[in-house]
Amino acid sequence: MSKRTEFPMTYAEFNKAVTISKRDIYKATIAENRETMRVKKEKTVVKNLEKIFGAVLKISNRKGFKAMSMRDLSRESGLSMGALYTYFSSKDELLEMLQNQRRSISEKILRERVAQESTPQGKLKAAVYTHLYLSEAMQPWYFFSFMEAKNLNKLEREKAVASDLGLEKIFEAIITQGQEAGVFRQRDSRLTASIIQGMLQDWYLKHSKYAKRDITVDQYAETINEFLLAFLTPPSDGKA
Amino acid sequence: MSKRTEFPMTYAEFNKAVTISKRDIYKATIAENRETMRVKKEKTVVKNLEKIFGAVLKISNRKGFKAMSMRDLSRESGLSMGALYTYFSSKDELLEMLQNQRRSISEKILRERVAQESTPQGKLKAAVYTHLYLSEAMQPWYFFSFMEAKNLNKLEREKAVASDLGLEKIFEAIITQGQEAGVFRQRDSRLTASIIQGMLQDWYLKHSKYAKRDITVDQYAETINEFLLAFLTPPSDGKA
DNA sequence: GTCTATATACGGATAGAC
DNA sequence: GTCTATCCGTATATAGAC
Repeated sequence: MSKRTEFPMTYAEFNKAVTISKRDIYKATIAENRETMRVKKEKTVVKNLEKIFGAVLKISNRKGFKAMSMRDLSRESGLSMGALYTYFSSKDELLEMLQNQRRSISEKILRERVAQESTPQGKLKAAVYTHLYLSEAMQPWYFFSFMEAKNLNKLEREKAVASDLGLEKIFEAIITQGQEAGVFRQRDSRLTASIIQGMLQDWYLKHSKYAKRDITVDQYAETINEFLLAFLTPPSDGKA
Repeated sequence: MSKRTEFPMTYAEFNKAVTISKRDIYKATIAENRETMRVKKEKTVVKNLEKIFGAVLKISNRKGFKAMSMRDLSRESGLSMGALYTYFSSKDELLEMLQNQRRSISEKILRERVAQESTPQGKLKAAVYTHLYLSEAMQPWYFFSFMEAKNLNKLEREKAVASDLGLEKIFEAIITQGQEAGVFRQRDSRLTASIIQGMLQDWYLKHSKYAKRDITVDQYAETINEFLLAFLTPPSDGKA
């Protein structure tokens, strides 16, 4: 339909890099919670954390974290109730660990990629693509984070909100820069940033719908990018 | 910023009409569930249903339907446990009633308003404004429907999905018509419709954020409308 | 029609065997 | 390091008084 504008990296390439750093995140999670998870062979811990987190996401994203019983989790993960409780001290703590995991990995990567671009259009595109790639690679985490945010305690919920606002600020700054440089039209940059976030969110909230229709993350990213350029680029007949 | 294009009706006017028909919905709910709610004075039933639904939405939208105990609901609604169970036969049935309520009221109104317009741009604008007005007037219902859809049984969940697809089809048809009439550019109409839905969803999912920033539903609707026209209207220098 | 009191089951968490 | 068996609180739902 419209000509394909290639992003510096395809999703397939990107995904390899992220899969590797997921392991690092497990290790970081272990380091942060050394009191609860009394020292064990790191290999065992990483293996079991993968089983646990995978099972939690699978069950919770179907019927909700609250509705997931520890017996459900025990069955799905293949670990006994007792074994589970050596990796976390309460169901609530388990919830926190999952939320932190997604945040720490995502924020770092996004900032790095945006910084590599120099033009506002380049930064905007990098932010759109990278965020969508991240939410594709970690779709269950993103979905979980959104749906279960209300179950967090006050402090953790505030961290989640702050993280969301941080993403919005990134888009807002890019738009403002583009306006100052004269390449973007005068639009409310904060409201625009907020709407962009909503558009990106739809990708991981309605993931199965898009999968059923064989829409790839690259197609989606390209369409969003065109959407934004149409809105932000000045009309071609020159009236500002 | 951009000049305000007035929709046939302001939100304030619209809201009056919807508030009236909410009562009709309660009555319809009663009619549909006459077996469970053994015959009582209709006035009493309407009054108590309002209390019950209001309380459910308040508690559930804060901490989730599953986490809301019947004791919570009893306290918040001012009705005893026993009294509650004369209005529904199980917690699950209560969930269904809330979902049906939102759907029946919304779909009818949206279709009517869209049909009143003749041009594709007019229809598009009417659909955007009306959907946003509806989700503003019934924000707690919309939020609840989205967040608790996973807790429904298979049949009810299918009804919810079908309703979502119905909305998407409305937008898709408008876009296709506009393309055939030559007023809209060639874009993937289904994907575009899907993205529009995501943009509209953000309004009720992040309602408190927008409220805090004093963004009104009219401002939001206007911005979305401009967004869509920028994407769908052919470039002004005439290259199709 | 609505309340209080309770039956019955299921939840998270842990103690102690291996 | 992991499992089984169990404690104990809280959940939904209802029976029976008023």
